[in-house]
Amino acid sequence: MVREKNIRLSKFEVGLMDALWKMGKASIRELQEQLPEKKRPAYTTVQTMVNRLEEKGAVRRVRKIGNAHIYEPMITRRAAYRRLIDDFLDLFGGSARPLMAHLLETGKLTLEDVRTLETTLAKTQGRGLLSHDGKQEDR
Amino acid sequence: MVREKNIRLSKFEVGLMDALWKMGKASIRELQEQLPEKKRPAYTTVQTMVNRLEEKGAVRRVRKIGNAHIYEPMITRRAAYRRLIDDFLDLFGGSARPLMAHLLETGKLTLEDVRTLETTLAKTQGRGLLSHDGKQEDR
DNA sequence: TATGGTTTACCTCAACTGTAGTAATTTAGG
DNA sequence: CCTAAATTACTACAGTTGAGGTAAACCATA
Repeated sequence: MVREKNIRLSKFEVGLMDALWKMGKASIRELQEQLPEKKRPAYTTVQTMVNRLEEKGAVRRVRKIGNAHIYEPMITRRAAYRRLIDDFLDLFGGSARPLMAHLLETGKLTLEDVRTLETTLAKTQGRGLLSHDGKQEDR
Repeated sequence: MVREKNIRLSKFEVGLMDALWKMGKASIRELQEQLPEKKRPAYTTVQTMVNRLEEKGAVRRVRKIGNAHIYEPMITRRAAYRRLIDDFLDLFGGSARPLMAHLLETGKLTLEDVRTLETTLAKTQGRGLLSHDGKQEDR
């Protein structure tokens, strides 16, 4: 079995991966230019980060255009986010309930939101436990 | 105005603070013994961490018993968790919705949970926008 | 083919986190 | 008052993360 990679990404790394997931594949230059102009790091910083992502197995070089390497994601957004969420939930004892409570308490989530969610969920619930990438969810 | 402290806690620091919030006040020894036997760090490790929490202003020494300092929290659990959550939500563009979606997709949260939440929420919603610690929520 | 602009490869650096050792200090008891 | 046990104060160290500099390599084109 092709054991699913379980890689921990830092905040900045998530930003990079988000860009790459959107683009499918990209060079360092393209990635850098994709980052929000606001706090866009130097070219070499992006390079360093991408190298580290490569070491971690989160991305890989697929080919070369001119003298530039082209990278593509090796992990799905879903897998990465799952890891992120799991780590975060650990802070709340592993359960999502306390987190929800906090989101509601602090107004990050409204009754509105929950109602919508509930409706949407009710529709797909039943025999919809296959995830987007076709893998059986473990729940 | 007594500007609310906004301190970023690491995972381990959250563990320590959780213990301290539960106990109200405690010595290093008590704190250390409160941590899950499983991966309980050395006494001096706890000491170092508590010192750093003190530097950050998350705890303070209130008095001494014998030759041991007694510490108490300087920030509320709510404030700390809010910061934690805000930082985390940044990964999802600052909104809780995508996070919720992921929680549902991965089965971390069930329709059951959402229904319960919705009911509970419906009751308190209306004119209940004051948080537990008496501060007006910002929403 | 020579050269100028890209890109890569490699290196450094500082802050933060987790971990813990060691030496000095303090205190409680005999 | 002296000592053994606890606690503090200080230091060290490695791994991660974010940041970016520099020099060598490479490529396209004049």
